Amino acid sequence: MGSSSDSLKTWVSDQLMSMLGYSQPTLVQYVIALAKQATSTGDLVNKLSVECGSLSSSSDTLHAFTEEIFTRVPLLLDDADDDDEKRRVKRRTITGDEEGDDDGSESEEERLVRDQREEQLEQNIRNRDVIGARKLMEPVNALEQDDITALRRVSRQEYLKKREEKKVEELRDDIEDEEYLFDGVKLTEAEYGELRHKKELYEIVKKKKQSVEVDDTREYKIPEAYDQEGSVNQEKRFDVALKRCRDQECVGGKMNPFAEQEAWEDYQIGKAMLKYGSKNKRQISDDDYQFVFEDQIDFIKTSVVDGYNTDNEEVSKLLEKSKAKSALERLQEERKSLPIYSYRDELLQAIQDYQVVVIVGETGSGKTTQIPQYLHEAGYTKRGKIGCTQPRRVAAMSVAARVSHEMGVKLGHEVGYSIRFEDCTSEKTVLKYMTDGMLLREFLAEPDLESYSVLMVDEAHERTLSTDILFGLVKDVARSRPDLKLLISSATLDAEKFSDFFDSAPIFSFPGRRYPIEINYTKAPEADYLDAAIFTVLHIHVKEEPGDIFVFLTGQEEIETVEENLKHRTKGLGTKIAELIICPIYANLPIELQSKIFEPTPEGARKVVLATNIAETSLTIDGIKYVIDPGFCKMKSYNPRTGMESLLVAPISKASANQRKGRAGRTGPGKCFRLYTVCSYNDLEDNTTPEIKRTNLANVVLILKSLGIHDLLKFDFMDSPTPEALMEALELLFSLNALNERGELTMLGRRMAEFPLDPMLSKAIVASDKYKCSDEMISIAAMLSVGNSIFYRPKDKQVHADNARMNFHSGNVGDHIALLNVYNSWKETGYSTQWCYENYVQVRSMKRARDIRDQLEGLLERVGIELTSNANDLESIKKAITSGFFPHSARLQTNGSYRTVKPPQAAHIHPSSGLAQVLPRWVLYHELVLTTKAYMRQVTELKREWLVDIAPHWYQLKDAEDSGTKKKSRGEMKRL
DNA sequence: GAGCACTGC
Repeated sequence: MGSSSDSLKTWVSDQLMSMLGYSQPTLVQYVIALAKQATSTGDLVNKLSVECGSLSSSSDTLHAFTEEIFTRVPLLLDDADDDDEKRRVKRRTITGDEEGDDDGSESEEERLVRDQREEQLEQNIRNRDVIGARKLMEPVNALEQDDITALRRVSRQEYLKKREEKKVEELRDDIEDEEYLFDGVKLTEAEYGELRHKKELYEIVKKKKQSVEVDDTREYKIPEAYDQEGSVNQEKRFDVALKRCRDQECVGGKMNPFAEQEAWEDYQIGKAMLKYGSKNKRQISDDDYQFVFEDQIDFIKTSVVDGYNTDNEEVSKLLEKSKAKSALERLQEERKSLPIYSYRDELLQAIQDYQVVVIVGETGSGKTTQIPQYLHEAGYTKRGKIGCTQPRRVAAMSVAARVSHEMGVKLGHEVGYSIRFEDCTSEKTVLKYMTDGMLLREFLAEPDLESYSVLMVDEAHERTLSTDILFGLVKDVARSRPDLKLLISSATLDAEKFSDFFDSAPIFSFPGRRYPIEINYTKAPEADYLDAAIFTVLHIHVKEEPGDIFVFLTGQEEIETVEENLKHRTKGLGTKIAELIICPIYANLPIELQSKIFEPTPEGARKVVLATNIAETSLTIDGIKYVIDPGFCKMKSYNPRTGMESLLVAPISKASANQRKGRAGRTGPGKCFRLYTVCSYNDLEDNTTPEIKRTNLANVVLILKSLGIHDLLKFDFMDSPTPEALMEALELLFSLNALNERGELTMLGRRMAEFPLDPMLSKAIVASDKYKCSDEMISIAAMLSVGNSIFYRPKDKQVHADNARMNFHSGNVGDHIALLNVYNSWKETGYSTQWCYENYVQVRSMKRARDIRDQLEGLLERVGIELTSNANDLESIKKAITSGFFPHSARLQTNGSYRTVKPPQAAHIHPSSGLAQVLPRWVLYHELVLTTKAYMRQVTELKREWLVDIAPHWYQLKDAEDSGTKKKSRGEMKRL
């Protein structure tokens, strides 16, 4: 059976070879996979030509190919099923041997793992379906991929050499009757044998031709094949080369080994035209060469989004007038120039008439800064504060600063802001900007928001977890407090949804200030979006007018590769092209380096910003004219069934595609290059799934419960989380004793809710009171909640970094204690930055940990926990951790992997853990993440008795039995 | 022996 699958693969490979000139196992697999999915031959043809843009072989050939493959595929399907079955049987016998027997639970565990894998696979396939053959096409042929975007001098030579080698290979295959054909010329075996190098090849061929010829139709001809997309006619190219070769001989009397290349260059130089902007026009001398690309990415210009500038003349007049005035007056004039100003009275009227108003206005319209001021001027602050929530700390701070400036008051007096670790308000404050999470916390103290007269939820379209919860709460409050005005402000897309949610609230929309943006899609899907992005950057750099470029990538790794690649390709070019300044930016990048992107671009140079999603919302950069959007981002998803998180590269939504596009039109007309097709765009989801649907809800549930909301299933969510996720969270809280069996909040739960932490961490802190180690516990909690960015591991010093990290693990104390060691060592050095560098620890993360620790210390008092230190009793500390994390325990299996206790599933210790080599029998883990395997991160050894002692309701003795005894009893059962 | 988008309390 296996042979039929192999033969199909070989056959497909051959076919691809003849159609494309190359083939690769992954590509073969991919094509077969497509054939499996296809419903008919026509469908398959479509799929193939859509998915593999490069398969633009003549349609007849393609059709014949698909017909054939379609009849052959069923063979493979049988085969595959069979294999699967075999594997399953095999696996079953293996586990049976090892584990004794317990088929029920074993196969369930397997099913869970398999489900997960399948889900991920499906996800991967879906990703591909939207954008094309990204992953599988990637390794198709390193050379080809490289060609697509390589600048001529960098890889043209290599490319041609390879092409030629291929041609020679083909020649070799064509041997017939001891005759060797090349370009219609017969060669002897000896001559053929000498075809080691192009030079020789040309030499021989040329001589032969000269003696035989004369076929003068072979004039020097520009190979028009270059102009057609996708296909390059090798024959024509060789013709050109030969002709060129001959010319060289005649003119110079000397053989030029790169004659073919020269011909090609000449042709391209004649064809291409390097355009510079008018500002830095340069004289192009003869020996200058142009940048040309083997395969152009065809972009289709589909639409131009019009910009709208409200009352341009009026605005400029106002600005003109304001020049001569004082700073404060000028600010007032500027305020009047904002688009929102002309709608001021209507807006105030609408707010007067309705309790809830949905406001739609694009960024830059001034809604965040102006509306609260208008309301203040209209006297709303006499009854109470005006609150305005922002999803981000920086936004809250900077907007507050701006408004206080405009109003001519000191920040923190009439205008203030409130964010975690920093409350910049006073009794005088009437305009309060804050993060949405902060308002959520305020709800705990003031459930009816009595001190507020107006509440504005800004950037509602972002749908952060906190805003989503706020919606439900605020809607409820508004019903009981008719005097409370509610403003929901959002970008265009969701407006109606918001309006529906708030009982058909009126939508008040006004234009922002925006310039037209031209949107370009690719004609065919790009196999590798990274290469396509690099190509597009270079293309823009060479061909388009001055203006900075912005590239959206998914993560640090991608940014680094693209940066390297761009540097490499522009390096050897010196002054031949304008300078390209590459600015990477992602959240983990040290702040000093981040600020680089805000430096103005020097005259004559061009800046290219490589950014993650951080730029989609969090920061704006001026002067961006071109946006390159590959259409992907990393997204976290959560599986409540297994409690596993995973971070996957996923296609973005239409909403974020448009958000990204908008980055181009801030300061002038711009262009957006989407590295996917119009069809792909139409297939995208309208909106990104709100966070509430893809996250662990334990914390949310705890907050809602402590606000007195009991029936969570009936809570008015704008998008309800799955009941499964809610139940999972409730169960967890119940097992932590934060809820009683009726689902009511316990005293313990109320104390836990005070901490801005995951419930399990909060529980560990509350429990540390009993073990007299609260001092240590809050340090650990702070370190854990800064995340995984504590250790710094540069690529070139991985060994050193790993050694430094292992120093904290001496005695195999486990990762939690290691984190404590890190914190304490840092504290002992007086919070030294130098110490951090020496130990490969990130200063920024440590400072954050210190802030969090300080906050937690303050909260200890509030919930009545004494700050006690018990540094030498590691067991107590571990027991305190266990009190919070007992649901996250795992037992070592005989095969060296672990198995979590509830729900049972396979897991491994993450290699970055200090215990990765130690493999204790029982472990506790902080989180379970699915990447290539299910990994437990931050692991500490555990004694199984603790589980039974600390959480008797959760673990019965039989759960916590050692694998040895378990095996025995299982064996006995089997015998019975 | 592995890779971590972005927020927020």
